[in-house]
Amino acid sequence: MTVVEDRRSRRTRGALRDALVSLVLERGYAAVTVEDIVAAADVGRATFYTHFKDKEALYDHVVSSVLHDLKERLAEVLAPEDAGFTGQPVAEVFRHATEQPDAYRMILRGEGDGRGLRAFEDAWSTTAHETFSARVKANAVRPRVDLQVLARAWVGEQMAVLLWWLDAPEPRPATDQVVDTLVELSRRGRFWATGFDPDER
Amino acid sequence: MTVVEDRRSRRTRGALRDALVSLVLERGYAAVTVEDIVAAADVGRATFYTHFKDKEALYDHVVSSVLHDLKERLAEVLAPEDAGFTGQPVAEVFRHATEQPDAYRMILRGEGDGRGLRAFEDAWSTTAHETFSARVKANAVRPRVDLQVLARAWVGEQMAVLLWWLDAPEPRPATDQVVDTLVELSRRGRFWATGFDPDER
DNA sequence: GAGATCATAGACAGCGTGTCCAGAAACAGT
DNA sequence: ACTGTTTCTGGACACGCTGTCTATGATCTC
Repeated sequence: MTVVEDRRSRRTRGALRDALVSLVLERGYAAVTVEDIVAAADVGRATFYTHFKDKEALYDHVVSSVLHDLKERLAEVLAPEDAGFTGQPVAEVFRHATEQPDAYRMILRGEGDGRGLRAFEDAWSTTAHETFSARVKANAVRPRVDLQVLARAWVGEQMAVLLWWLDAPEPRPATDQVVDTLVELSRRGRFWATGFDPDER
Repeated sequence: MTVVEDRRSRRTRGALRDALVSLVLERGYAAVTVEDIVAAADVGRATFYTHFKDKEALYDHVVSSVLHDLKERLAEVLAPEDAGFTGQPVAEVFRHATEQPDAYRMILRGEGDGRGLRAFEDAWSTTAHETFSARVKANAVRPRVDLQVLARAWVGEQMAVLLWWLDAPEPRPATDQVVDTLVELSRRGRFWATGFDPDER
């Protein structure tokens, strides 16, 4: 366990991280070589290999950093109230994404053959499933929908909208507004609109 | 325009197609080389290059075949009734996916740096957006939710569940059942359950 | 300042790529 | 069954990128 990382290491790792993300967004993961990365990061090629085994390892490092960060954030928000449904966790994800939009974009686009995407999806839908189960238990209800499907659907929806939002031209719609929409969708269904009830027909 | 393709071409292209898909599912797109593909397809390496520029071209070919196929299918289903909401288009996608589950898996997992995934998502959400717009107009309602967000959310949800379903161990839950769940989710919202109304709290 | 740690250039073998060729094989139409 | 056309094939080629190693210089920490 390194207590505090050497400044040089911090600098190079950070530079490599940033270089990877921006190059991937520019050309696509497969088209980016280690030589490109070290050139963009202004780092010797040999140095790259003292930090990461290969391009894939660097990519995985980025993904797990993001995921680790996010989990810490969510832990704070999720702890207090457990059974009620607020949009808070979703809002937190959106907020986190605005802080490092490029890394999120890279992941959500499926760069790296979707490995980051899947890691994200799995982590998130596990959390979602647990939350749903807890809520069902706490409220003593019998869900009409398989919770697995529910969790997957919920997460898929979030991620799709999040990516759409991140890719939208600035100024983006306000975070709260998009999150409200998502929550509203979940509560009342997709066709909630004035004077339109899908059961009419 | 080739009227009828030479049998040899058909055979090799088919073999390459299948080889790519199964190898990608096995090892991941990046780890598959052209040499692997031709070995699995039992085809000379030189032959590969007379058909496709590179691995990427083969991948794109697979994706666009699937997408082309799907569009034809959907055209039949979408034409008759336009304003009502049946789960028919969704069901058709699921049916189509069962006919070539591996290709779908490859695409939906984000293999190929998510290019297939994005192509799929764009095509599908464009269709969804058009359908929603038409329905809103036909029913003269004022939607409470931005239709762009709606379309993205809807499609993201479908794709996530579809992948989950394809990756589920056999025997998979019946298509109709999963589709019904999705439709029900859309109609009434995510928390539709006996005795559980999210507005209670 | 001293000792530890990190960065770097350059050299190396290895692998996969994409292109070319010339001969063999399989094809479609008559 | 014959013929002209198209496709398949292995082998050879240069090239670019990879991952490893070493020796030297630079930069950190305390």
